[in-house]
Amino acid sequence: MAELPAKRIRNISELAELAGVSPGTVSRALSGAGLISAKTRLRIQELAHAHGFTPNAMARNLRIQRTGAIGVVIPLGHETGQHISDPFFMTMLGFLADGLTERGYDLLLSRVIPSDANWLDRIVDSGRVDGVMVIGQSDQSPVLDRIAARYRPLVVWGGDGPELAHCSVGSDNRLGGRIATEHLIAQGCKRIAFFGDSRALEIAQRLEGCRAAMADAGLSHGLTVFPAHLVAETAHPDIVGFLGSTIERPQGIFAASDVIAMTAIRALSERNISVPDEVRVVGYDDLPIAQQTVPRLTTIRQDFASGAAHMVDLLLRRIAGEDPVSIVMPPELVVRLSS
Amino acid sequence: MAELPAKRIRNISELAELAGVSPGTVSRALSGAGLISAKTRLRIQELAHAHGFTPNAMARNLRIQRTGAIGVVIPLGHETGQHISDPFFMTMLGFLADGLTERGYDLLLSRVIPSDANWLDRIVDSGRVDGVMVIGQSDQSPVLDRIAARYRPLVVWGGDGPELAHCSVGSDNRLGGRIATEHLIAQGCKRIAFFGDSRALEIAQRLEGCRAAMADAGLSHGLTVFPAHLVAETAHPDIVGFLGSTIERPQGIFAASDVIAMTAIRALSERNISVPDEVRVVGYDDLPIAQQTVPRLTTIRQDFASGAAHMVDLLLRRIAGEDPVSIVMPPELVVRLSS
DNA sequence: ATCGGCTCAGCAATCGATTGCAAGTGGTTT
DNA sequence: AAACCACTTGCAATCGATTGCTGAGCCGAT
Repeated sequence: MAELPAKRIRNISELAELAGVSPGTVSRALSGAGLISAKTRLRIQELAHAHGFTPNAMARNLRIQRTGAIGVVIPLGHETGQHISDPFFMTMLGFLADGLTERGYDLLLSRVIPSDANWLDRIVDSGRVDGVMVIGQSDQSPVLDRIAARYRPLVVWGGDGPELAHCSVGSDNRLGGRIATEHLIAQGCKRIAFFGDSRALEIAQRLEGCRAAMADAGLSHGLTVFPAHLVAETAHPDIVGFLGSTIERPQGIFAASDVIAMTAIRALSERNISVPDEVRVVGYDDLPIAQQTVPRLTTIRQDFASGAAHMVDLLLRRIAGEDPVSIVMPPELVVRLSS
Repeated sequence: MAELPAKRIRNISELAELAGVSPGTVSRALSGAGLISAKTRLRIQELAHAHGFTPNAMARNLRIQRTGAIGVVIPLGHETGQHISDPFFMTMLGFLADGLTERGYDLLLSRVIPSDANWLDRIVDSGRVDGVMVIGQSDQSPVLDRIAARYRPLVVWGGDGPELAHCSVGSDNRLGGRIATEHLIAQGCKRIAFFGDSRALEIAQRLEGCRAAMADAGLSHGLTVFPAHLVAETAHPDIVGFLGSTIERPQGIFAASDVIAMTAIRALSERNISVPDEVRVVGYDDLPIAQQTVPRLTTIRQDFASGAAHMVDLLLRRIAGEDPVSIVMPPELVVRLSS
């Protein structure tokens, strides 16, 4: 191996000096395209390889004004205790990472607790990313709309609606909420509790669907709304408290997420309340954990795999200058054993 | 609001012109420190805020030679079908993201299928990150060692050993393998199958521990090693095939990961083989899913939360110039209902 | 032998922010 | 009033790669 002596090459100019050419030539040789003879290119590429030289990405990015990275942002507006390790985010993130990696993009992950109205401006204007995906609107819809008005490569996972200006991918939350509720009603539930904090847009929409279904069945007064936290650890005491405080126990619980549903099932079992015999539970998401609860969870399925694929697709098209519209995916009731 | 007309400020010079000062002054005003009068600083900061201006991060990074991002790399050397959405990676990633975000670093995620020996060089030398974490050694220990010799801010999750030159965090896999096996033996198992592909270092170490325990019990010939895939979808047919092919069914299965264990349990239940009555199963990792299988999974717990915290800590110390040593965490047997 | 045409390499400006050094300001001291 | 000091600000080089333009060199054609 004659590679031992190779003194470390720090930049393109050093390589150029070594090769006896100008930096510009080295750049052309390494970047593939451009006017350069095949012989020179090969010689320089081999030299670069022998010295293990890779052009500095920051300098390159600065010059060509693109980064090859997509920002994935998780805003925790109404729910400051929520961790990234939450199963919902993890599932989503996994699919996004797969999709972006396949398309040659890196993924820059940020968790932000919106402290002022400019949290997203900072990310978008930082020049670190070529596009941004936001996972969940939280209570930040106005901010998202404002940014979308001036920054094209932005795609949001969450609820959609005519009042929203940003491009989004998500399931039809109202319909999902309706289906879940109708299912509970069909199982004979007349008193139903909705567990979820409606400050988040998607959850508000699920609640709307739920309300509509109850109204249609003439059961409007049978609905109790309880703003449980999204994250399991904080939701648990909430729910325990709720179950202890209600005089009339609900016959059905529609949880705004699988994590909440799972927590509810745990809380119920701790109080020796049988699911589904005494209380029926329906969740939302169909995360992998939904198949692992005891009893296995009835839930509204969101297809995260194709949802993530859509997000990647829409974002790349927006980067390319197209103007695709939001995508609303059909939710699907998956009946298992908890209802 | 007088903010409407605000023409978009693209860089520090434009802001400088607007404020009637030099770019250098603006830089000093916005970067906090430096020699500048409080009055000027405030004026410029307000101006920047009014125009929603954030200094370009790429240019800044190029100049100060740091990026504020940590690369998290998942090498899929021996297991090309494995997705990032795998629960193990997701769990690890979640904790790392939390830890790094808290310390003010972004997280740049890459999934690589090592096609040549330089895959890690490219990441390390790209100038995009201030440090690198590698999740799992896969079969790439030599590469990791080579990089570690010249690149300090590198920390690896995985197995440790005197022969390894890179800094790592992980559990004592040999001990874990031994404990798991001894547990199965104590439960009366004489024929034990090890499910896992020992090309990955950690799994090889778990197998070593398993072998040692079997030898100590005089059961060496009772051990069957079956190189099941790590990822559930591909492991499942493998395991089904294995169960169909063996004449003497093992009394105990030690799976090299919870995902494999879960898959094994599923395959067993499909063949109506009762767990733990007919076959006892022990996993490794103690992922969240381990508590959700039916029956709940006995497993060797790795403390991912503190493991991730250690990785963040070690990496930042290495960036700061210290030279901390590898950390081996004690594994712990968690007995649930599958054994 | 001269010229047109073509390929390939070099020069130098550029991306946007940072920072050492020099210069300027105002105020205080002798 | 001169000298000195502290404090701000401006100037210009710098980080490393890219790229439009210029021109050198070489080929064949006339």
